[in-house]
Amino acid sequence: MLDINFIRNNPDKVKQAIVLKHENAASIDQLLEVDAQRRSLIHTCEQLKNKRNEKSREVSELKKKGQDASIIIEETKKIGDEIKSYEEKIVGLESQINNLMLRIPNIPAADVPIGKDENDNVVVKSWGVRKTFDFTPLPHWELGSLLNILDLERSSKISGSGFILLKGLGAKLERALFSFMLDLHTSEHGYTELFPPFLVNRASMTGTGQLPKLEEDMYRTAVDDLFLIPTAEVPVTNIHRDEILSYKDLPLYYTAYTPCFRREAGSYGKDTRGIIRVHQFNKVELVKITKPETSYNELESLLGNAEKILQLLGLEYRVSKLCTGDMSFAAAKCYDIEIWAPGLGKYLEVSSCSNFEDFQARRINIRFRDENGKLRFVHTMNGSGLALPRTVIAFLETYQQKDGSVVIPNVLQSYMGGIKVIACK
RNA sequence: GGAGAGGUGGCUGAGUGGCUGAAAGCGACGGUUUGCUAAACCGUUGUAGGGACAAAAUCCCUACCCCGGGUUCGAAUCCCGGCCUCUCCGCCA
Repeated sequence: MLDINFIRNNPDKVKQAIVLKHENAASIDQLLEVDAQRRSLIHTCEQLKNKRNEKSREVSELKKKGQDASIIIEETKKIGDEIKSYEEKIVGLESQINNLMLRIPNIPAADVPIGKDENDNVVVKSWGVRKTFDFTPLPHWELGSLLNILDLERSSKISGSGFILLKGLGAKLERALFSFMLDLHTSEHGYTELFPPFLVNRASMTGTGQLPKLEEDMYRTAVDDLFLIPTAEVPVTNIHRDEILSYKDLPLYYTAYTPCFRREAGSYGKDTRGIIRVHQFNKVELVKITKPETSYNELESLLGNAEKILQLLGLEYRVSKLCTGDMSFAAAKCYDIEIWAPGLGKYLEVSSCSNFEDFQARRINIRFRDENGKLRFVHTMNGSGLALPRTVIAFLETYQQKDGSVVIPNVLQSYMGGIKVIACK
């Protein structure tokens, strides 16, 4: 959510930003109009309330003296009715304003490239050397069945397409990878490990921005109106909802492993083979809550923390700065990390590291008291560190050998119980 | 699931219809005193919205005692609904 005051004072800037993000700028004029109406009604209504309070005080005085107050009481009754009708109107306007505000996207940071879609993203870094094979590398789904570690036929029997059944060393590899990630982030990068709920309420989903826009993409439990989390970002960022932190508490670094649930509505037919796009996947998430002054430095180091995983695993990747048109609704600036999958012959996104500035903090109401005792909104940011299935894809495809077996690099061997190779059965 | 108790400011805790935005204490901040620390004493100590002002400082108003309704001239206080916490019982990994 943006600051309504900022919108009032800079309507053109906001409209421009909205256009860059492919949203509808007409809502701004509507918003400003409703906002003006609201303010004028509030003004009148509060004057009436003031009058009522005065009259009530008079009643109290008269009654203390034992005098009759019935005339004033009659008058005040009428004022009360008037107030009620104003209040109803105001409530209506406020819900309109709120609805509009929740649908206005964040404004891109100044150094974000202007562009239409993913083709206008700017690659800012490439890491690793493209591995060459003296055979044709297989895609992960073929390796998966060859090694008997991935069974997509049975998982679709159990749940449907878009679900994964890992078996044996495949399951162990999954566990090894997220354990490795968590250990690195906690012991080397200073994050506090969390294990949050996987079902969250509507307020939490609204706070981080999944609602109201993306409800179709979420799994929801009808009876209790709870949502399966699409990312750990939701429970973790909401930890401090409606709280006032001290500047001494900041920055906060949190990391959490959780499964993530996404309906992927509207992406049918895309990436259907293998485990590139699935409804349930594991992810280690990085979340930071910082002071505004440091947030862009913190974003860079968060990105570095995610990259470190790939560097240690020896997987080739590149980093792009997303252009205005490709950035998510809530982001002010965003980097994508894409990992090279030799079997697929393409890059796969494994992490989006975004700074939301105070956009989420405003929705979610996380403030801090700064060195001067002033209340200000914090900045929030997050990124995957990393998403598992695609890491597994690149891992299997990169470390495959001619016979289909997969070599486990040194860093991961202890997590795999000393196993050095996932061999064919 | 059944039966009770309760949710008040940063915290503890008083307040059952009328200057109560809210006693008292603690904490925090500022000051006096002091060689330093401590102690003592004095003072300050919420947030949001709206308005006045060119703007800031400032001032005025309104709202907020878990949330939402209701009763009333007037609600922290009474009534109804919801959420949450605690205790006991039952069930259960």
